[in-house]
Amino acid sequence: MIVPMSTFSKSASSSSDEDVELRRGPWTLEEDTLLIRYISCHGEGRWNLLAKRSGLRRTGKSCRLRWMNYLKPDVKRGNLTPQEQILILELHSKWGNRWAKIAQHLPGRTDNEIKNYWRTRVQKQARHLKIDTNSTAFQEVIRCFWMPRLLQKIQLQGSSPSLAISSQNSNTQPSIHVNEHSLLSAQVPAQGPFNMSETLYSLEHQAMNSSSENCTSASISSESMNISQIPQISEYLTTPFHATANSDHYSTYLKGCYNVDNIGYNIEPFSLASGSAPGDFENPSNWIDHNDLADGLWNMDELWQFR
DNA sequence: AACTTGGACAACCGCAGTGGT
DNA sequence: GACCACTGCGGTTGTCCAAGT
Repeated sequence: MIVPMSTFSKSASSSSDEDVELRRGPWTLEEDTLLIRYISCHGEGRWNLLAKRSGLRRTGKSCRLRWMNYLKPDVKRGNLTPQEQILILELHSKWGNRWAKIAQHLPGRTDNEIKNYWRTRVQKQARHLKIDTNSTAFQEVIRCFWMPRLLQKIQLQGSSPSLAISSQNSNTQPSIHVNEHSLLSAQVPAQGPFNMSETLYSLEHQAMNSSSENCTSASISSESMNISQIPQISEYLTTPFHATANSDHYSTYLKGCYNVDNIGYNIEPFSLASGSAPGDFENPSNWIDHNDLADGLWNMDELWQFR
């Protein structure tokens, strides 16, 4: 076994009797065992006390973090599923960097894991596209391309049980549950942030405000996107935009293609939850560099672990 | 083979909120 | 109300490892 490099530091509250060297850095198997054993006897909580009594030369905070993010039995390991990714994207659009709150809706996933996912996958993609993750443009990239792609991925999972995003009870917090029959039954409450119809509406809205240069035909021809298989989106993106399209048109399509329950969606004029500058949308020059978008999306399967 | 680079994940740090005294 | 200890959260840094050169 490789012994991880750890450093030591003086206890923060270094009274004379507690003047012990505190360990830092990666946890060893022995430390994990000690922590698990202590918690199995005494339960969680009172982390500073735990740190003192367990024999671990760690801070209470460190013990808590190790337990919460790694040792706790219900912590799920492995890659995030497309369903979970969708939920993260959706909830982030609603709540921003409220990782702990988002994690509450992904059983077994920790705020740290979700935060890391966002930083390594999402922000990387944004950097690649040279746009800010908080910008309207990036939110639309997510809404217009990645969400549908993830939905498609779920669809391709075939016989595996599908995800339903639904309101668990009367409050407005969505949660995941397995639905054997519907591929994606989106019964999000009215203010639910992921709104396919809104997404398409906003695309239309953006197009109307945009120059004749449409939403990157290059990206549509991308094999990884495979959007040409989605007739109306494809049509939307490869032909001049027209102002007469209506939301019903797309929700009908969505019903057929993704089995989305339109009733659950709140069809209303596009508005972004996050505080992005409206000017971004109204000024085509602020919109994404289409070549960058195409380049960026070309490798999105890899970047987003679609494979 | 040696070295560099970048991705993924674990862990730490600072701060804010909360409850007890 | 002031102080203190504790807890939880979000941002940041550190570590490991695989891929590339």
